[in-house]
Amino acid sequence: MSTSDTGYVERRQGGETRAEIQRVARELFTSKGYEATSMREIAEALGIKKASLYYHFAGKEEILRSLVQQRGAEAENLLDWIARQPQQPELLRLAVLRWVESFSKEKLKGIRFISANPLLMDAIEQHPDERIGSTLVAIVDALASLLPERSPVTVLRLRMALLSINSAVEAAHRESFTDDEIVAAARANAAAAIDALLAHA
Amino acid sequence: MSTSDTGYVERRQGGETRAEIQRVARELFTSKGYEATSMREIAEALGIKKASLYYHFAGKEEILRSLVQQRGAEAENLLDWIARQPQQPELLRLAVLRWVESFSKEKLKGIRFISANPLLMDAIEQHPDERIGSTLVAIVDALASLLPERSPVTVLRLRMALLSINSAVEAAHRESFTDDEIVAAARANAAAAIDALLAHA
DNA sequence: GTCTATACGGTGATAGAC
DNA sequence: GTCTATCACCGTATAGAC
Repeated sequence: MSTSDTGYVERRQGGETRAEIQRVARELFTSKGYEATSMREIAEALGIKKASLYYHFAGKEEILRSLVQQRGAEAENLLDWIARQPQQPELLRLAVLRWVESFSKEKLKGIRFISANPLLMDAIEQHPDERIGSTLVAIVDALASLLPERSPVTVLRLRMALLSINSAVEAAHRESFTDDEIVAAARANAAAAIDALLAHA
Repeated sequence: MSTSDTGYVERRQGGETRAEIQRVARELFTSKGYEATSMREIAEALGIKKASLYYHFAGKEEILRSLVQQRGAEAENLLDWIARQPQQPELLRLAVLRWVESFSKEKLKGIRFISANPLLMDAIEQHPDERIGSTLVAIVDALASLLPERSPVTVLRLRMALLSINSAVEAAHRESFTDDEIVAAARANAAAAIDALLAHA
């Protein structure tokens, strides 16, 4: 609040304005969808004019890109972690549950945003080194070799287990479930799916 | 091809044009999203001009409504079927699998359309007697009373089991899985989820 | 950093000829 | 039933004053 001679506060506010835009945009993109949300609506929710947004972001799509780029690092982390573990079938369960459990309250907002705009991810053409869906594919590949019986159906079931947290968010949509309940349900169903996959016929 | 004096062929073509519009619109709404699809694009895909669409449908939203109304009857059927069965825990498994299995090749297109446009369903405000999501809620309510242990988490897990077919479609997105594989994976994971719910602690 | 004003294209939709 | 022509509107984005 003080230190008006350093300019520090002003610069910090600028950074926070950017973050505020991202927060409001993510909320609107989640509730109304990316295409149905206009720059004017974002600006109004912030109490500014829409032209002011273009000082902080080059355009609507750049706001979107900044949101998706915030994610992706944790998928890389899981991939690295998997490579360092003993490669046995039990790793399937450990990796899937580690992934599901990693979604705390704050990260669920990212899941909701993605769930509300499923087509954006493959339409956005990220830079080759910043892909997010492809590392999830790599995780599935790494884990699929541990399956007792590897077939298209079992690989798809493994994918479903990894995406349990997304399924839980979507199943809870428009109903009154807490974030803790959503994570608990995702964990339980993911565990059940992995159990069935490991108990091979 | 003949019978040019009855007018029957012409009338039948008219009906087929309406169905063609619905087919093309559903494809575009599925691949690009409803908001991102313009009336001009739908018309071009059909080889006609945009204004001609308004002869068959009052507007873009009416095309959408006609698509969602095509579904919903089968949910009602399941609800009726459930009411006529002996009310025991095993009915959980039978009902969920019956629901998942009911999605043949053709009906999966409807799931893909819904999965690609998740926000449309609660934005469309259907007539009170034509709701689709609410009957699914009624199904969950009817089945939840059969749960060995009823809690928010188990109810949510039951919801997830019912929506396994949706999860399978989304998990298969952008990957090369056949429709049969998708249904098989959905059935397997739904069964695993129900098994875990019935094996109460 | 935010504002007003504006350019420009695409959108859903309608009117009326054929 | 399909067309051409046209409408009003809203979208993103930019220019330039303050």
